[in-house]
Amino acid sequence: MARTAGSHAETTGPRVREAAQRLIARHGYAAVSMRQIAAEVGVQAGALYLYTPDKQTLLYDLMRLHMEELLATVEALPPLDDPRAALDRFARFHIGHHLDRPEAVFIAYMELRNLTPENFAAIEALRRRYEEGLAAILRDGVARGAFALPDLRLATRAIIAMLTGVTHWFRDMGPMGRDEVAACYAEMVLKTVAAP
Amino acid sequence: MARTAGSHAETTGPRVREAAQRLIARHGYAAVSMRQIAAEVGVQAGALYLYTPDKQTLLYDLMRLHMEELLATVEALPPLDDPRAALDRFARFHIGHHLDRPEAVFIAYMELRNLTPENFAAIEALRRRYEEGLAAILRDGVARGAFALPDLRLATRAIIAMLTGVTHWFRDMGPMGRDEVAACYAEMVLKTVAAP
DNA sequence: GTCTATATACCGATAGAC
DNA sequence: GTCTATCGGTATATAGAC
Repeated sequence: MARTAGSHAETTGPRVREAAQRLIARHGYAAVSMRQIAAEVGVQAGALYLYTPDKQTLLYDLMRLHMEELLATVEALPPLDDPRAALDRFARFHIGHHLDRPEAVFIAYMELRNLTPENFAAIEALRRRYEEGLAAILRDGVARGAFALPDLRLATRAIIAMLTGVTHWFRDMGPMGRDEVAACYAEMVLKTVAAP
Repeated sequence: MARTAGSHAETTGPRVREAAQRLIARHGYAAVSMRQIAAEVGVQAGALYLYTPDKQTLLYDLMRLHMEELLATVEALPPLDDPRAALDRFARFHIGHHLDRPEAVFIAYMELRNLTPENFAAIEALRRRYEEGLAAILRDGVARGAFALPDLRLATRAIIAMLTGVTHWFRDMGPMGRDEVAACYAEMVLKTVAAP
């Protein structure tokens, strides 16, 4: 991966984040060294500090960018009036979006404990904003008689845990395609909260 | 934490595993040093190697003991004929057992990637055996018309992900007690797979 | 913008005294 | 059974040459 010296500011910054994302997803934040990331990019370790003040900020930026993209995408969806249609779309969106970004999802899930308290709080706030989007769908469905839940907050977390679980085992070479998997999960989620 | 020299073989072994479990659950395997574990126990770093051949085996033993205890407990439950009763009991058991062992559960989920390939395969086999216990309940329920599922394997994983998710947010000081939470989840799980 | 070199500190694991 | 001391290696981050 060695390369000769030169100026590549425009491309090196993103490549640092891409390399960090790939390595951290595979080996974990604490186990990945700045030297490994630099080798993956093709620069020396010291050069990384032109693009991030330190290793912690590199991790924080990966997680923040992931959550901001997730929120921007879901909040840009046109509203749906029918609660069942909204929940069905949410389930399929969540699975599809997460299966398209396995590395970022894995990091967002596994590396929370390696954030400083301030950075953790910022990521947690974004995560709660996403959760609230699902809670709003469920709340509306209950109010309109389409859904029945023992507890709104529990149901919200249960559904997100169920849907995110797909990323732990799904492989593109497996027996089911991602649309088929998403359809199965959407069906189960709807049953979970359906009114009798 | 310093202490004077002496012989404490009977107590030091378990205390090493307890300290390792506490520290690894909080900071992650890669971020915890043998020196930190030794300090927590109250011995010097070199003394740890009387109780484990290396750091990797220490992690593997924690995960193996956790899975073996989980399997022994669930497989010792008396059989239930009604599929709905069996699933209800499984959901409550899973949540109760996991909430009682938050550190072991956290490690079992987060540190799989830090196992050597051989150790990973052994833990994965135990995990699949546990999953199969739930799959058997669902399969029986489908055969007897109590349950209806889009896919047996997906439903098994979806339910385990949903139930295990409780450990990520449950706090004993929160608004709901653990039995109340378990009851809500059991109700949702039953709805998820109920026949129409 | 990137390099080489380095400061300072910690790591896992082992050897040998007691 | 535990300690002290240490080996060989790696870590993050910085300084200064080009």
